[in-house]
Amino acid sequence: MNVLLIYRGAEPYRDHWALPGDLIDLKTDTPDSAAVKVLRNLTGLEELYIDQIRTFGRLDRHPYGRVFTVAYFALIKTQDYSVEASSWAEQAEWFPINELPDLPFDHNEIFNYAKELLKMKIRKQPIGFELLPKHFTLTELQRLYEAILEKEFDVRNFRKKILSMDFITDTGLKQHSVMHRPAKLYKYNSRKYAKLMTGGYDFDL
Amino acid sequence: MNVLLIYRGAEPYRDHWALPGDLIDLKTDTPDSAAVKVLRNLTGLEELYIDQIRTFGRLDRHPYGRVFTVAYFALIKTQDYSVEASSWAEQAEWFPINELPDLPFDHNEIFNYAKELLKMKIRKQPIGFELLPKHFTLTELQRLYEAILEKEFDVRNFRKKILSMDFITDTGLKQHSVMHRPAKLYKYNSRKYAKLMTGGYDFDL
DNA sequence: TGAATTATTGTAATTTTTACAATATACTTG
DNA sequence: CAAGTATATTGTAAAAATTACAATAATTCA
Repeated sequence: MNVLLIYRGAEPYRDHWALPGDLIDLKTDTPDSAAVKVLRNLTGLEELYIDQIRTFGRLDRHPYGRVFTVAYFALIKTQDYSVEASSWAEQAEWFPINELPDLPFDHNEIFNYAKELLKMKIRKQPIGFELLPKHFTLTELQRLYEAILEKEFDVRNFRKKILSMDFITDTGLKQHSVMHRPAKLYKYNSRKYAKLMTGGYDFDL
Repeated sequence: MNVLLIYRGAEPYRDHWALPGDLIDLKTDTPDSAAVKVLRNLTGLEELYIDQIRTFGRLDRHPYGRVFTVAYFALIKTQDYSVEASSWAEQAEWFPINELPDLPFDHNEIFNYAKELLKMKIRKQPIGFELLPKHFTLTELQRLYEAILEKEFDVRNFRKKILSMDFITDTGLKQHSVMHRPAKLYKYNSRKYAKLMTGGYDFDL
């Protein structure tokens, strides 16, 4: 699990790693569309899971004046991304979530809030699949949940629970070229999930 | 359960009932403090539960120009409030939650989002007590949860569950002057709740 | 062929949730 | 003061969900 940071090429906090962001173009952009643009500039990706966190607006959060930040988080499959620098960043880089540098502005606060929100959301909605390839093993899925929720699950109980929810399906495929018993590959079935939700279902782990 | 609306005295949407709000004074206010001020102007109340919902920023949401709204909700005990009009509202009034008029701008969307968020939060945190007097009966508590969650609970099971959570305590007092068996009065014990939370407890109903 | 490595599977005990109705207490009225 | 009215309070059995726990299976590699 990695976090995308940019190396700031301009003041304030020049030469510091920070959360990516940009100003909203008031003529053409909503907070949502501005957030999507930031991600597209950095990763080239367009179709991704993105969600508003909340707005941060302390008086002194930016040394040059009054700046409000409408924060977002996005989930990006590890396999997909290729990072590019943009105009306001000398470089962008993925950092392992446990090795983040200290961040400028109130970005530490924003990041911690985002982490809590993600924990909460992943218990309520099957957004975890956004982080996995189309076909994945149950072990990969379990590692993902363990990483986000910072908690370990029993192998048998995790599988029982996930499979009983009945919105991932066996593709009939297997891993190969692994030097151990190959795992079955599953895929997420959003149609089945939609059907469950209309019945007032509560995703939970 | 009521919702506080203001009757707009100025354009746009003059003479319409709308969610209360005001511009943020960039020199002195954060979104949080501005929200508290709006509530204080309308109700005189200061100490209340208030929480950011999210920011709404569609391009065309305000007919006169580009306006972002950082939305909040607050919970106010029915017994406490006395409504006063403010400078930008001819009057303010409490509306039963099921009898709201159609709201201008994107206020219907904001309100619906707030309702969903409240449902979610009340399952995770004991914020329901913000809406009850200091001493309350278990029936009052149950009615509150039923109203917010739009769902009925079995009397015995509700009591079992709430009492097993162990952060409301019997005051030893009873109702009186009611023409039926008087109910015991309970109070919320935030110290016990805090102790539970540090153990990673998950409030749920 | 065997060693290494991860994948897969079942069951019993415990806990939680659910469904369901009779009795208790205070006040009011006749 | 007895009967009536209205809501408060309480227990239990069945069902469902969660938890704890370890042996066997399938592939690659040497």
